[in-house]
Amino acid sequence: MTTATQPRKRATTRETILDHAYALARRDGLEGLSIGGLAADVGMSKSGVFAHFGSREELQLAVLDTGRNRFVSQVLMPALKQPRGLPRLRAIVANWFAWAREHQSGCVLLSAASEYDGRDGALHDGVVRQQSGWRDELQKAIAQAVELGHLRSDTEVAQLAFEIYALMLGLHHDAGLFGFDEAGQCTRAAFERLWRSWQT
Amino acid sequence: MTTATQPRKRATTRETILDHAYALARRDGLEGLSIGGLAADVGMSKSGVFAHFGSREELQLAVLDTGRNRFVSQVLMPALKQPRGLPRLRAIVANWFAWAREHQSGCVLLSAASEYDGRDGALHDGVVRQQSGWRDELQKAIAQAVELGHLRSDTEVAQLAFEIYALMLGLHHDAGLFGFDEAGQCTRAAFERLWRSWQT
DNA sequence: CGGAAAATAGCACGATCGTTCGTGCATTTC
DNA sequence: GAAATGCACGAACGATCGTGCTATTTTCCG
Repeated sequence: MTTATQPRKRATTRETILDHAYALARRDGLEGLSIGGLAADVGMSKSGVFAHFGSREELQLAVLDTGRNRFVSQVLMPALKQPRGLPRLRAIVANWFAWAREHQSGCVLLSAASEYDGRDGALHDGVVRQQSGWRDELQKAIAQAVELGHLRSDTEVAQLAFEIYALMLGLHHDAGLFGFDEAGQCTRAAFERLWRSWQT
Repeated sequence: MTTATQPRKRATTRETILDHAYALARRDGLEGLSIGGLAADVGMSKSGVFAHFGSREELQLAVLDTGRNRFVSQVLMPALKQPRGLPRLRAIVANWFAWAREHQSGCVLLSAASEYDGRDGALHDGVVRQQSGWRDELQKAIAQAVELGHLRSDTEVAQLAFEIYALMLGLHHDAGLFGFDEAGQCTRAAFERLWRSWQT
């Protein structure tokens, strides 16, 4: 009340909405997200929520972007504090593990990838852009490890990025269906084997 | 023709419906499947389609089973004609490759796994049963290859099954987003490396 | 060919979907 | 203090959702 609720109100409310929307989308996917359900979850009216985005698609895009930001700030950014090369690469994988543990009940980015890979539209484009952007970051970290001599000089960057990504897909998949502990063990063992075969 | 030709119409119509439902579910997932849309696609009335299943959930379960049957008959069964051990295991992977090529626009079994891994209900149970059943088959083929000396005797069966599955997840993922050719190359290279490190 | 049985269509229901519109209440600006 | 702006609400829209009921049509068997 005393504190000035300037145009700040809009931004904070929008973030509150996106918080709830992200949580709902983790369970039901971006396609399962409904404005009515979201409004009830937030404690607002349908039209109040709707006004913040203008359309359902814009809401979905905003939730996708929320997921991207959270992933980047939890997985990529902390790893950038590690020295280039293998340490940073292993930090990325370790942070990604933590992400998977917290998202075993559903990851918006992954479900979005499987929801929109077969259609076209703004959401498809957003997913592809997000996924290829992350793959680029992964390849960049791998390339640095190769240049610094941490990985074999004949390492195929895109190939290793694919295999890392595949293992994390396996982790997400098995963790969601069979439990995280068993899946984590398998994934960890696979990574050890992977590092060993590419390390110098 | 023999004796059980009483309600022949029912079975054939049901299969026609499931054909269309399977195609629709490949694009929109089992959650995106609607009875009205399915009826329009088949060319029947909503109630006519509905009567064949009794509920939407039963329809979704039937579609899931359709997917399972097609996967088994296209991937597993042809491979059983190959001799036990590594030949059969490689045949499974090869058939799985073909499956992924034909399903790059969306695989019902995989999308169902990500749609229902975070909730509970009959569909969740069905997905888990289907996935663990397939994993068992995979492990059986691996175990035979170990027993026959085609794979190293210290091979951890569950571990190798996980890695194979993870690579196929990577293939599906990348094929859907970035195209099958590039994804197929990466996956093939990863498999060669995988065989080499476990082979005797 | 006729009659029983099965399969499909037609219609209606309550609920929910995304979206639009007008309005009231704060807060800011003049 | 008056005017303007920002934000959320409530009501209502046409559409579609899944699911019942009741006819009507089609299929099958004697």
